Amino acid sequence: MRLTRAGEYAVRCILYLSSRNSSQIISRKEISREMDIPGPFLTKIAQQLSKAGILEIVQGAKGGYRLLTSPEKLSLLEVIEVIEGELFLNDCLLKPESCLRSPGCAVHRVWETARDQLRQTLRQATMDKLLEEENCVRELNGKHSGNETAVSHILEND
Amino acid sequence: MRLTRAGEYAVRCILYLSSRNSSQIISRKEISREMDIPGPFLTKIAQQLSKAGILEIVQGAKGGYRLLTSPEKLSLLEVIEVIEGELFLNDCLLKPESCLRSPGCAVHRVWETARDQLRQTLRQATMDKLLEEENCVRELNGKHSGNETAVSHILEND
DNA sequence: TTATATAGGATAAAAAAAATCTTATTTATC
DNA sequence: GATAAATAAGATTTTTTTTATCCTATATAA
Repeated sequence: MRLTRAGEYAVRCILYLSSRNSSQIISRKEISREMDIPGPFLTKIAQQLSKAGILEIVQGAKGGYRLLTSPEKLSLLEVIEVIEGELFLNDCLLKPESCLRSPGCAVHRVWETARDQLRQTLRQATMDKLLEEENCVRELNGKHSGNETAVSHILEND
Repeated sequence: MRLTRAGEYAVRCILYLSSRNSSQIISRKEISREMDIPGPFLTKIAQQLSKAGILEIVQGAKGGYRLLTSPEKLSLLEVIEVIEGELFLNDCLLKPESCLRSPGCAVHRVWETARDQLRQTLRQATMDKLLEEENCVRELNGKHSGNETAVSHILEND
C-alpha cells in the first residue's frame, strides 16, 4: 500500500525541474545524478510525464527535459497520478465487481472517504509550496538560498 | 498503492464473525463460502489474526474461528495492520535511508500528514459502527434485519 | 558529418502477492 | 480408543507487479 519507486522518481524529477529556472532544458543525466534516479528508468518516467503534458522532451545534443507547467499549478497528486493512474486505496472502489455489493457497503464508504482525503491532501501540495519550505532539492543544490555557486557547481559537472 | 487481497479478506472475515454471535465458533468453510475468501488463503490470514489476539482458532471437529475482541473495540485499522503491517504510504517514511534527506523534506511531511489522516479514518471505523449501517454481511445473511430464516439457511448448509 | 542525447519497444530480473499443497495435529463423537 | 472432521504450519507454486535495462532508431547542435 505504498507509492511505487516510479511515482517517487517522478516527484523528484519534477521537483528538481521546478527548483531550476522553469524554461531551462535540463539533461536527463543531471536530473538522474542529482536526484538519484536510475537513468534508463527516468527515460520511461519522462515519457509518461511528457504524454501528460507536464514536461517537454528535447531530443538531440544538449537535449533533456523542460517543465511545461508552472510549479504553482502542479500538485503532487497530478504528478503521481500520471505515473500510478488515478489513485485508489482498495480494489472495491476501482473494480466494484471485485466485491459482492460494493456501493451499499459501509466499509466501501470508509475507503471512499479515506481516498478523498488522501487525494485532497496531495492536491493541495503544489510544487511551489513544496519548494518554499526547506526541502530535498534545495538542500542538495543550494538554490533559493542565495548560494549560486552551489548551482554552478552542478552545471559545471554536466 | 492499494490494500492487498489478504487485507480485504481479513476485513471480510472479521466483519462476518462480528455480525454473528461473537462467542460462537464459526467454521472456516462457512466464512470462506459466505464471504468469498479462498479457503486455504483464509487459513493463513486467520493464523495472523490469531497471533495478534483478534480471534481464536479452534482445532478439531466442529472447529473454526471465534472472535476474541468485541466489535466496538476493533477498528478497520487494527485488522488491516495485522495483515499489512503498519501502514505507510511511501518508502521515505518507512525507510528514511531510501531518500537522501527525508526528515527535512517538504514532500516527506505531506506524506506524513496523508498517512496520519488515513490511519485516523480507518481507526474510527469500528466493526460495530460498520455493522450498524447497511453493509455487505447483513445483505448477505439477513442478520440484524429480523430475518432469522436467512441465517438458519446458512447454518443448514454447513 | 559527427558526436551527443533521448525515444520507444522489447525484454529481463526481482520482488511481492495470491494462492495451493502436503503432512501433522487437534478434538468431537461413536 | 478409533475414526472422522477440522485446522496448523511450512513449503512451494503461480501470477502479477515493479523495477529496471538493452537495443535500434531518431533528433539536434556544432
